[in-house]
Amino acid sequence: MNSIKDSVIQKIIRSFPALKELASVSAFEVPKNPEFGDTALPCFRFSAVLKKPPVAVAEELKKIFRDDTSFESVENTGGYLNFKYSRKAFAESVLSDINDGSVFERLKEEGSGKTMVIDYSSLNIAKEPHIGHLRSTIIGNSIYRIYDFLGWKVIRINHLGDWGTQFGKLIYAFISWGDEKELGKNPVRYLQDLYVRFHKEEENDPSLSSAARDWFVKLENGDPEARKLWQRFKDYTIEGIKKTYDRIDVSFDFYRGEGYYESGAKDVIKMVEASPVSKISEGALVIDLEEYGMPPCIVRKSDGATIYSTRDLAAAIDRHNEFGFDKMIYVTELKQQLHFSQVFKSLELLGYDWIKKAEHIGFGSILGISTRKGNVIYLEDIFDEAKSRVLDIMKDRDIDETQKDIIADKIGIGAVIFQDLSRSRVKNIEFDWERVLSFDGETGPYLQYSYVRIVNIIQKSSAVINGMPDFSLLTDDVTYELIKTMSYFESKIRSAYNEHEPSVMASYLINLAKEFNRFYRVNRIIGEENDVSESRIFLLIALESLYRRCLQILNIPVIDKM
RNA sequence: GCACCAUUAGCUCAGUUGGAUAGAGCAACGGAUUUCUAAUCCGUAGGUCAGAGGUUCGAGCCCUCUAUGGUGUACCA
Repeated sequence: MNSIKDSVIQKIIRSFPALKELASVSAFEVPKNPEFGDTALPCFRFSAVLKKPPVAVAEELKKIFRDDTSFESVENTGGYLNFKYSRKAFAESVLSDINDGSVFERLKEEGSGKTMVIDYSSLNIAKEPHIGHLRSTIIGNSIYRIYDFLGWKVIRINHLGDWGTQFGKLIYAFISWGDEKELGKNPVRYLQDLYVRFHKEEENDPSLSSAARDWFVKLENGDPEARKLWQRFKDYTIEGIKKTYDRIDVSFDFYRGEGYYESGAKDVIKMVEASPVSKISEGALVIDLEEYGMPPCIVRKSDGATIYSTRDLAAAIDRHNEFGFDKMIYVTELKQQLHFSQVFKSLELLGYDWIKKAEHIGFGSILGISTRKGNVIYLEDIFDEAKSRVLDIMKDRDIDETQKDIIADKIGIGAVIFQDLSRSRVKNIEFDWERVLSFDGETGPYLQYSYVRIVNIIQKSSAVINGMPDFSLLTDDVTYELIKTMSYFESKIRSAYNEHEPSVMASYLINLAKEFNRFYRVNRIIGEENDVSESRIFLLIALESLYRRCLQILNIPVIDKM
């Protein structure tokens, strides 16, 4: 899709070799006002090199394209060189590029041979997933899909929170107040209630804190009772969260809890002890980071136990040994930024240069919920509520009940996921039922609905495509705008990749859907003359394949009926 | 105290490496449908881009300061 711009750049450099450094495909802009043209080359930066005012530069460059058939017109407007494509040539170039798969193949080559390790979702044992966990899961999974799309080999790791003082708390709570029968009913929710109760009781009785710490030390030292309970809690939880992951079509290559790195953590302690960058401070083994403006990275607590930083150090080393990655990504809340800076800097000081390939991708928090205080909104409950509202809308639809139920679930999920992914990663979100459950305007269901329209037309049409259609029939304004939007796909996925920002794809897909809906309103497909019908179907086939991939990248369920 | 993040229409948000007249959705009001699925489309209205300086041909975007909100700040994760 860049071939037209490429040839423009080639021609400019041929005539003005001095612009070799400045002129590139990325120098093009999308004009603010479509009347200016389809793509624009601002000449302001060129003026210094050529020692002429921008307007004069643009005038010179304009001459190069006097006889170029790729363009309908090339104009100089106040220093901008505005190009209007020949619509027919443009439609042909963009649509065949998609329909013969070459755009996807091209993108697939970019990450070929490279490996990326991504750590996301990372749920906690004995905590039922709530709306806050959705962000890491969905953002992480979307980043995985973007890398995968660009041909990377991706290792997905779910770094379960299955270790730490919180398990001391849980073990203490279960031994003190636990009931086997209740545990059997809904294990995860029951364990979570115990956890909430612990924090309430702890407020009145501070001695509980040290009791919990003791249990964690026991757990680390291999105490059989502690280990047995821990393993049970863990098994119950994984079983439970896998159901949720299946529901939203998320999966992992490895479930590796912090407990997995337990022996590695002990090796890390030995290694750090022997290293000149470590010291004992207030009874704890730490790596001093004062020089870098950070608090020390604690490797061994004063009570002898490991801490999350120990386990993260061990995990990073382990992952590098096992996978030899070209890139490693952690998707967690923004508030863990300092923690990861400490871990990364510590590994650097310990001589692991590869840690420079690691990056923390932070995201904003969901405000107004807290597990400790107990005012949680569970993910499953949100999906269920969304589904029931969808079913209400669908009640008069002529669709088989079983199928309707499945579709409603997917629409509800699409709504919840999209409202989360559509915002910039770093922004905090105030949880709001009304917004999550709205299905009008820029929402997941809108995207799915538009997709259903596309698929239905293709299915119902009897047009048969033999070779290439007549592209001159795809040159009206609305069609042209749609094709132009389709042509942005390549640069959008690159920018989503560079910024690790799924919301770029979310807003792109909204635009694509809007342009399609406009097209749909004005241009009929079925019942038109054969050659018109065929050319429009050719367009829709390209659109469908592009659109479906965008939905998949965003983790929004693909459906063909609603 | 220090550090990081945010601040754009009544509400929720886009705004790509600085570029032409700052854009959507929701809510409000008006209009389009005997449909290739109206969960749609078209229109009206809504702005001191938190504030003040600075950098330059040009700043919502970069720099400095201030204000407001959020988060973090050694043995929680």
